[in-house]
Amino acid sequence: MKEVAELAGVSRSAVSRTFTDGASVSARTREKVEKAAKALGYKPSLIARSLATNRTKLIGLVANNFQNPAFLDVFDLFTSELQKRGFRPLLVNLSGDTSPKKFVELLKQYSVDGVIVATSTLPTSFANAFQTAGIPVIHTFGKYQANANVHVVGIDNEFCGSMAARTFCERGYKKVALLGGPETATSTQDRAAGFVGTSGQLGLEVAKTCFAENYTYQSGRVAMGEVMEDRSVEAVFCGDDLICMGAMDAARAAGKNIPEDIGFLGFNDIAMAGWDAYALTTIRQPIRDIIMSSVELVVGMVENPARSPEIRLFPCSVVERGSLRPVSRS
Amino acid sequence: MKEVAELAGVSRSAVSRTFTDGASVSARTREKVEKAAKALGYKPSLIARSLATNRTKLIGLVANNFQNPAFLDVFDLFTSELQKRGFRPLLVNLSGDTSPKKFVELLKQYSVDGVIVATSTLPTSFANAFQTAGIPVIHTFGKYQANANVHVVGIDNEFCGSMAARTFCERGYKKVALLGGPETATSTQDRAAGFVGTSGQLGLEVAKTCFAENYTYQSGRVAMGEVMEDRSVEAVFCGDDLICMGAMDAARAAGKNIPEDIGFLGFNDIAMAGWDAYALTTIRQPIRDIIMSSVELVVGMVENPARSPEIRLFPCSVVERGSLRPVSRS
DNA sequence: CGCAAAATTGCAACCGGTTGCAAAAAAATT
DNA sequence: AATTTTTTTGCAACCGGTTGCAATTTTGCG
Repeated sequence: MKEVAELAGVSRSAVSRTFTDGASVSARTREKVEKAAKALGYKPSLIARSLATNRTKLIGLVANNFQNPAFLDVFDLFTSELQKRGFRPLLVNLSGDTSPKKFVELLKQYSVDGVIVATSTLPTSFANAFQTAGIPVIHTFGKYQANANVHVVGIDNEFCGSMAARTFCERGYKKVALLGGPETATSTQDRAAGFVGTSGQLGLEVAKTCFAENYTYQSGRVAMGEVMEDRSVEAVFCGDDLICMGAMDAARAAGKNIPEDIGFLGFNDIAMAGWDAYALTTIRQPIRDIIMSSVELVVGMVENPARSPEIRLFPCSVVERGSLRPVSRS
Repeated sequence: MKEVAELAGVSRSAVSRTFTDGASVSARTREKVEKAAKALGYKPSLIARSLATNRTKLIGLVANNFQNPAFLDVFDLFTSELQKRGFRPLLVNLSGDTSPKKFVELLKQYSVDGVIVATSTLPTSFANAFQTAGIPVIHTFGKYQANANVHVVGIDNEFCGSMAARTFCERGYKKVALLGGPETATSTQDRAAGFVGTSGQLGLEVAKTCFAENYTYQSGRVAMGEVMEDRSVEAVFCGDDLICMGAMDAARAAGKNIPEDIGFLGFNDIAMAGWDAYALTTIRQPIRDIIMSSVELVVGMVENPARSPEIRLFPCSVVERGSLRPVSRS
């Protein structure tokens, strides 16, 4: 920097200002500096800038679900959106370790400008911990709650559960099962509540309620064993497409045809749901919108940390494929 | 930091040294400092340290394949291994943009300590560009070449192609097809070379050679249309599991049974390959070893950048499932 | 106990930028 | 043309650590 200043015949402040937008530099000075910088191949150091401005342009993404294909979209969008805005993505892999303390410390040391906590399997308190530590945070896929003190972007899980119940009714199912994701996840609880509640209202019998241990094909497979103990269930609402595919294969292995003998309704609409071998009818969660909105929000908070907590919920829709019987024309 | 020093009754150097391992501090001083630090909730700022030491502990992962489930493992391992070693993962999403210049600049500004370029679809020159810019770089999934001036970790693609040919022969196939990944990828070229070469030696006829446009189910599906123009091919060697699954579904849609009418051999062994609906026999690439080795190597280079370029190739193996007919007992 | 060697400590400079403030220069006003 | 207002510029302090060097303290040994 000093060299550039000398070559351009100006002060260090001048070169700093040329590379800081919004700073006061005359056109002539800027030109001189830019020429000198090009000649010397100079680019300001982000590290030094971070130290001086107390802003790192680093946004952390904390996730604990690195094995779910749904997260491919998350990673893709998160990184590309941040890059587009001149921020940098720092990934934090929670995988198992669930104590907030440690990670708040970690991210504080990393000096990230903000954090997106992208998981529904962690309690609200996890995201809150960042908030109280003074780190702007978005709880993506988090739980909606009226008195939220943290930004939440995601979907209305309860409503989605309700939507699942209606979907079954429209197709004339009478007796169904719920095969949720991990029981401790707020998303699971909310969907279950919506599903069971609306089923009750519509006269749909929820004969079985089971939960997969985690969001994997394998867990879905084993949990389906439990569902099938009741041989009269006509359709299953699964908490995740992966789980659902495992469940479908378990059903097929037991000799059932889909959707004639048993129907399946998934959740998320991952790429594989569209594959012929599954042709899964599923509730689509608009991950794209959710992530883009989260990024926008977190970047916004960097500018204005005092922004009051918002809840952004996106609508889901069922995408019709072949794993449920068609809507009954009544 | 100053506060900690004052509270502990020592100089700033002393507190710095307590938090720098390998530095010279007496037990008594360290104790005083640690107590003071705890009292004040002090943790050294990584930013400031980076500025002073010219080391950021940031490692970049540049990837252009955010939609392939195989990369879930990559992201998972990359992040967790780095975290374990006290480094931080910075993701760079290439997606389409393939000009090295821009990204070398980007990563130089980010001041990463090292870079892992994880893709086989980029020319060797891409990784080289980092090298010449003075950034330690590993080309993961890169092309092996004797006169390499860049670290490469991956597999022997040519040998794998050869292995595929032998696999077909063992099972008595006579006439097969190659359905590769993107034709410009070095991995595709090398596998094709090995496959075609060994087929020739073994008297296996490669009746068709096609390439999918990218590593997706959909591309595999459409490319399979081309393969099926020749109705006599008995088995297909695919450049990727995703492509293979698309191809399988195209074959099924055309009324073929797997493996009776047509066999499939995939590549990578992604999680879905084990799903009942595909039960894909595939060549397993040890992604876990590859990534762990890459991380180890890049971290090693941070310590000693002059380390001379290494080639680390890991063995692949075919994992037997149900998409090929069994080995013929001759 | 005295002295040399080794270990510890503090000083001060440095890493590479930013920014408040006052001085200088340019532009606008009368 | 003189004066006021606005814009541009440089100075110097600061961000929060590290580290070479010399001074000081501890330790080891005869």
